[in-house]
Formats: sequence, C-alpha cells, structure tokens
Amino acid sequence: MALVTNSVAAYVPLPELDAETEQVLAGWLSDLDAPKVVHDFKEAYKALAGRGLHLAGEVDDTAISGYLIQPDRRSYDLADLSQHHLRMSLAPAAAGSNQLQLQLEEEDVASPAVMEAFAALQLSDHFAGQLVERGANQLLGGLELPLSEILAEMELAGIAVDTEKLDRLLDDFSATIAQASSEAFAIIGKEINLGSPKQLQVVLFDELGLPKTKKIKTGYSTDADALADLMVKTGGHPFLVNLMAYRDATKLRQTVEGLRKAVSDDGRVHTTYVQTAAATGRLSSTNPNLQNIPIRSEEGRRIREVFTVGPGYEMLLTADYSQVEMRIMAHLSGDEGLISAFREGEDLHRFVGAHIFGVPPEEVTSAMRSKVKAMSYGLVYGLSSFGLSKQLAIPVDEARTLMRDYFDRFGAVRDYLRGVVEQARKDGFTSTIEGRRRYLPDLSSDNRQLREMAERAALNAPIQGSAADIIKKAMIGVDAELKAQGLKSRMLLQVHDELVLEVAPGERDAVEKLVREQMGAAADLSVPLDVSVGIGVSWHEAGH
DNA sequence: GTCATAACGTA
DNA sequence: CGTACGTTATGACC
Repeated sequence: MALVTNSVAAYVPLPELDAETEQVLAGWLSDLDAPKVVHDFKEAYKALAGRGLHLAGEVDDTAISGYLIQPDRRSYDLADLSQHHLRMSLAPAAAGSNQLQLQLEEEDVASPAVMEAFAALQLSDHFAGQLVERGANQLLGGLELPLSEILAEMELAGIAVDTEKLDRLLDDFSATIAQASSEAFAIIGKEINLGSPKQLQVVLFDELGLPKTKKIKTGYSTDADALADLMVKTGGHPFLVNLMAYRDATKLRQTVEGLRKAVSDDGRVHTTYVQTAAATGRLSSTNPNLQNIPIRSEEGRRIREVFTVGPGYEMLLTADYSQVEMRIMAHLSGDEGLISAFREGEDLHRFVGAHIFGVPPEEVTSAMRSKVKAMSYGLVYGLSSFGLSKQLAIPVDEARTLMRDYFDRFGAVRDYLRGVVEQARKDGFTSTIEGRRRYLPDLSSDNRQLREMAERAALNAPIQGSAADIIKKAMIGVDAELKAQGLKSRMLLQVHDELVLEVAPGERDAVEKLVREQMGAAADLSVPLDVSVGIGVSWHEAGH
C-alpha cells in the first residue's frame, strides 16, 4: 500500500523496536495531517521495510486501525485477533465510530504508533508460519513488498494535467448538459431532475407510457441498456435522445470535476493505489480513480488529452499487453489451437472465427469477428449462452450453437474452465501463476445464486489474477532497469494491463526497449506476451 | 451525517 | 443469467 496519508499499510519488522525506529514511527504518525505527500514516508518506509506482515487500514491523527492481510488477501480483523492472540483490547476510536483503536494493557506506551508496531510484532509470530505453509513468502517478499515502494514513488510523482484544457472541457460538457436538459424539459412540458431514476420512471413509464423495461428493486430500469431498448422500440423518441445526451455529458462532467479538484499545487494529480482492495490481486486506484478515465467515446477521449507530459520531461509513453487474459487462458488451458494462434501472431478473433464458422480466415466477416470477440472475452467471466444471446442480441439457440462450436474446436479451454471450479471446490481457493490465492467459500453454498456467482469468480480469478501478477512483476523489472541504467524517466500510472511512463529527454529509445523487454519477460508462458507501445505529449496521443 | 441504490467509467 | 473495481447523485433515514 502505497505510502500515502489516507490509506496506509505499515510493514513492521519482526525484531524488537529500537529507539530509532520508534522515533521514526512516532514522527511518521504525527505527520499524517500534513499535505498529501509526506516526504518522511520514504524514510519511514526504508526504516520499516523488510520482513513482516501487511497491516492495512484507516489512519486518523491518533491511531492506525484496521486489519492484517495475508499475501493471498485473506484479512484478519484486528479486533478478533487481539482477543485471541494478544493481551489487548480494542475500543472505538471515537464515539459512534466504526473504527477501532488498539489499546495495550501496559500503560507505559509512548504513542499509538508504537502500540501498533507492538501489536504487529506479536501478531507476526502468529502468522509467519502460515506464510511459509502457504508458500506465500515469495509473493509477499518478492512481489508485493517491493511493489509497494514503487507505487509510493508513482504516487509521489503524480501525472501533470493541463488545467486550462480541463476547464474548457468543463464548460463544453456543461453547455451540452444545459442544452439537452432544456430540450428534454420542453418535450415533456415540465422540469424534473434528470439525474433521478425515480422521477424518470414516472415520466417514461407513466406519463409517456413507454414499454416496460427490465425490472429492478425500485420499479423499472432506466439504465443505458434499457434506454437503448426504448430508443429502438419508440423509433428514437426525442426525450430519450436528450436524456441519453444528458447522461453522457453529466458523467463526463463529473469525471472532469473530480480531476479538477484533485489537481495539487504542483499541477499534477496524485492518485492512491490500493494493493489490498481487489480480491483477484489487481490494484485499485482512488482519490481520484485514474483507472477509469474514459477512452471509448470520442468526447470521453478528450479527457485523456489533459493528462500531459510535465516540465523537464519529453513525452509520455504507454505500454500495454495485448490480449493478456486470452493469452493466459491459452497458457493455463494448454489448448493447442489457441497456443499456435498466438505463437503465429494471428489475429486471434479472426483465427477463432475461422475455426468456429468453418471458413478460411480471410472470409471471417466483421460481424463474425465481433461475435467471437464477445464470446472469447465472455468466457473469461463465465458467460452463459443466455448472457451471450443478450449481449449480441441473437436468439439463445444461436448463442448456444456458437458456444458449442467454440468448445468443439477449443476443447481444452472447456476442460480447463471446468477443472478450475472443481479444484476450487476441493481446495476452497483458486491460485494464480504466482501462487496468489482467492478463497471462495460460497462454492459450497446452498444458495444457487451465491454458488453460481462463486463459480464464475473461480473461473475468472486465476486469469485476472495472473494478469495482475504479471504486470506487477513487470513493474518491478521496469523500475529496476530504469534505475540500473541511471535513467531519469519514471513510471506514473498502471491501468491493469497498461503502464504510463514519463520519458526524460533523450531517453525514449532506451525506455521503450527496456519496457518491452521487462514486460515481455515478466512471465514464462507457452505463448508470447505482446506489448504495444505508444508515444505522445498527452495520454490520449500516447494511447493506441 | 450515514446508508443503500442506481448508474456508469475502466480493464 | 459476465469478472474486477471507484465515484457520483439521489433519496430515505437518523
């Protein structure tokens, strides 16, 4: 967990605290009210880094509270642990607070930070054995802990934004919102809150008498899918047109507003990466979330233009893995067909389409290709034929045939997917290529819905999680190589299968080379890891 | 203020 | 009846 003020995991050494460490801890904690970037964190980190457990949670100005996390993401509530393993008690940090504060029975404790360190010290004895048992030492010590420092550096660096451009976008989106809402109001003859699904339900289904959509808890859905349906059924009702324009523009404006507020004094945005949020081992990004910046729509892509190269640097470089999850699926399943497709560098979806539809690759139409693409990605999520039929707007029969033909041709994929769930039911967990576990107790639930959800999660976790392992390993390699070569270029962002770097003058070729090498070598799969690289002065321009 | 819900952006 | 997230607004509640 990257070392920032609002989300902290401390790595506490196993040996007893010496006076110096104690002082660092106390100083570290007292600085938590400082601005976002606290330089002492680096010192604190270095003093504390090493062996130990992962302690995560919330920080306020008097205490760190929270839970301990195993490398495989199992977490242990400190309240529970303290009762069972320590002679400690926990009390609410404040009246009505849902945070807990550790309290030692000993009275002569210098500071909350020291208390916390003491707690971790004792708890570490309890967990050290389990770490070994689970074969998770390498995952923690060789991957997550080294990554933590890298994430801290990325957060400290931040990414430069063009605030003037940001403000112009804000104005543009606001104008669209004003336009769309006034037209929408004119059509229905009154002003409502277009952002309220409840009020929309009244207008759409009661007043305009449009056909009922998918049922949800509170009535009928007004989500994008439902509106698209209604558009078709009504032949493009003008209210719907304006509502959809309003939705798009407000979403974009919210994103822009969030970014605007997040720009710090250095003209850059410093996200926080959370190493312990996602059950699969992915990172998450928060405050602001830079892992969900729009890219699909033209208007949305304009937001990526505001992320720019900062002073002293020459350009941004993005590097992403192409089709990592499908490659991991090919590797894990050992499917000869998929593996040879990747080895020969074919257009994957065209290749698969040719086999499923029984035509030569050059005769795969774009409609066929997009069906195959949807299905291939869907498989990674445990998609059903019903789900596929809905997504592609085709009859269930056709979807079923499509899937059957897929599995006829790529049988090892089906066997693998089945095997994963079966093994997980037996073990209680799934594993990634680096041995990261995800526990899925619901696999044996009596509740069918819960059980099937767990089954889909079990299908997905080794794939998504292995992809996370791979890019994390790549980040450690990239960081090490940048430093080994004495380069000034630096990593700024990670977006699951993509890295964004800021390239110092004259370092472009060296950086591209090492990024390709390190990302390509982050795993030894039976298929190559393809990396595509883009360059530009903005994230948009560098993207591809 | 806190909470659940609906919605929607990304991989 | 497709996985994994984080953020925002609304509306009900305390």
